[in-house]
Amino acid sequence: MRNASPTYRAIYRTVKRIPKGKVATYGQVATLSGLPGAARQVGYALHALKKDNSVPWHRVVNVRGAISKRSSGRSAEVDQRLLLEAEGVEFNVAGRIPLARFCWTPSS
DNA sequence: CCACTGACGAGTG
DNA sequence: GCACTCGCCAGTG
Repeated sequence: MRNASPTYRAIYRTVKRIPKGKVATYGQVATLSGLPGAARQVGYALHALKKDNSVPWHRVVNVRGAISKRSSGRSAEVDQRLLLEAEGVEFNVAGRIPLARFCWTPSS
């Protein structure tokens, strides 16, 4: 972030609000950031973070509850899963997260 | 300015 | 469940 456009900063703010032990989908983050339908930009924004630790990017998964594959480096995918499991998020046999239980639902 | 790309989602068949 | 299409919009050449 740092010098990112307002759109990106809005996305990062939303991601930072995701509580530990929960996950949110790209579409959710987009909507909560005031960008309904711009789920793709969320993914692109997170990709731009690269190795930024100030944002819990690992709590963002796609609507299927699975970890999206990136273009560069497969290690990030493994990292994400380990980080989530360390927070108490479970993965089923299909390697996906039961969103019914772990999807973050903003109370506000 | 134009074309293409990309951690995606929802709708349709 | 799978394949396809369209919408989103910042970044790059």
